[in-house]
Amino acid sequence: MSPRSKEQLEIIRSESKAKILDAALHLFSQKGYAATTVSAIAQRAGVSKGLLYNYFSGKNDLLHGIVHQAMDIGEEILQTSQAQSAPPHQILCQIIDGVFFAIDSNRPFWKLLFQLTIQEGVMDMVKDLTTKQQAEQLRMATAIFEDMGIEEPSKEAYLFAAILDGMALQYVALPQEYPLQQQIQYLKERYVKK
Amino acid sequence: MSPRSKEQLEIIRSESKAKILDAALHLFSQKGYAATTVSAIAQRAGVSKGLLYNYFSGKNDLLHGIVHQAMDIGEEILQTSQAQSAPPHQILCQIIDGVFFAIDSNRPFWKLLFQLTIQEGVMDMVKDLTTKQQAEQLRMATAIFEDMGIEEPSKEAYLFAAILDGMALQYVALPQEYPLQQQIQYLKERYVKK
DNA sequence: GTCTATAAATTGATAGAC
DNA sequence: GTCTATCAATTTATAGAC
Repeated sequence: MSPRSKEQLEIIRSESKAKILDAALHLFSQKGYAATTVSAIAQRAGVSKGLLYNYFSGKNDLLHGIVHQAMDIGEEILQTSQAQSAPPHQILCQIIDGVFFAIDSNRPFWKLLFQLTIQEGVMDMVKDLTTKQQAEQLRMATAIFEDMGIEEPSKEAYLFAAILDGMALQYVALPQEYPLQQQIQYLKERYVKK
Repeated sequence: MSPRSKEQLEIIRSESKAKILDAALHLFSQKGYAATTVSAIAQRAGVSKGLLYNYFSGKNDLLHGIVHQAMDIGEEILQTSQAQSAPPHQILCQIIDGVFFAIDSNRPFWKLLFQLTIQEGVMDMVKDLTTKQQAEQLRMATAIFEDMGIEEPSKEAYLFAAILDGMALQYVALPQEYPLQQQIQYLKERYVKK
C-alpha cells in the first residue's frame, strides 16, 4: 500500500462519484426527481446500484450533492463578475449576462431547480436557497433602478425579476426553440433606451 | 328501479368523481405527479382505492381528467373575454387581466401545468396544448404591438410572454408573498406610458 | 473499488363481498 | 356504489463475493 496508490484511489473515487452525480442530475432534470429511479441513475452512470449506495446514502443524498456542487460553481461565477462602480445600465447588462451565463453553463441544474421550487416538500434546503437569492436580487435591482431614476424602483425590480424568470423558464423548457441571444439583446436595448 | 333513482345515481357518481379529481389535482399540484400515490389521492378524497379505480383507470387517467376539465373551463373564460376592436393598449390590458383571472380561478391547476411543461415524458398531450397556446398568444401579442407602433413587435411579444410567464410562475410558487395586483397594475401602466 | 443476488417496503391495480 | 383484502410489479436499500 504505497502512498501513491492512495492518491490513485481518491481519483477513482471522485471520478465515480462525479459520474453518478452527473447521471442523477440529467435524469432528475429530465424526468423529475420523484420519477427517477436509483436503478436508472446507476445504469446511466454505467455502475451498479451497489456502488451507488456505497457513495451515496440514497436518492435524497444525491440531490443534496447536486445542489451543493452547483452552488459552489455558482458562487465562483458570481465572484468573478462582481460589479464595479459602473453606470447603472451597464451593471444591469452585466447582471443579465451573468444570469444567463450561469444558466447556460449548467442548464439541467437550472431546469431541476425550477421544478423543485414549484413543488413542495422535496427539499426545504432548496427553498431557503432560492428565497434568499431572490430577495438579494430584488434588493440589488431596486438599487440600480433607483440610480437610473426610475420612479418606482421596487416595482420595476419585481418586473425585471419576472422577465428574467420568464425568459429562463422558456429557455430551459425548450432551449432549441427559444431565441435567447436575440431576446437578451432586445432586453438590454429596452433598458438603455428607456 | 324507478327513473328518478337513475338521476340520483348519476349525481352521486359525478360527485364522487369530482371529489376524487379535486383531491388528485391538489396533490399533483403540491407534491408533483410522480410523487403522488393513488392511495394518497383516495385518502384525501375520502374514498377507497377500489372506488377510485372504479371511476378512473389509473393515475394517468386522473391527470387526463384534470387537464380536460380545466381546459373546458378555460375555454369558457376565453370566449367571454373575446376582445372587440378596442384601442390596442386596452386589448393588452384585457389579455393581462384574462391571464391572471384564469390562473387565479384555478391556481393548483396552473401550478401543475408549470411542472408538466418543465419535465418531459409525462404527457405529450400537455406539451401539445401549451405549445399551440403559446404560439397563438405570441401571434396575437405581435399583432397588438404592431398596432401600437412598436418597432420590433415580435421581440416585444416574446418579452411580454416572458413577463407573464415569470409573474405567473412566481405567483403560483409563492402566492402569499407575491404582490400580484400591484405588479399587474404596474405592468399595465408601463405599457400605456411607453 | 465494484458487482451480483437478495431482502424489505412501497405502490399501482384487481377481485370479490356487501 | 362502495369497501376490504389481496396480487403483482417496481423500487429502495443491504449483504456478501470477487
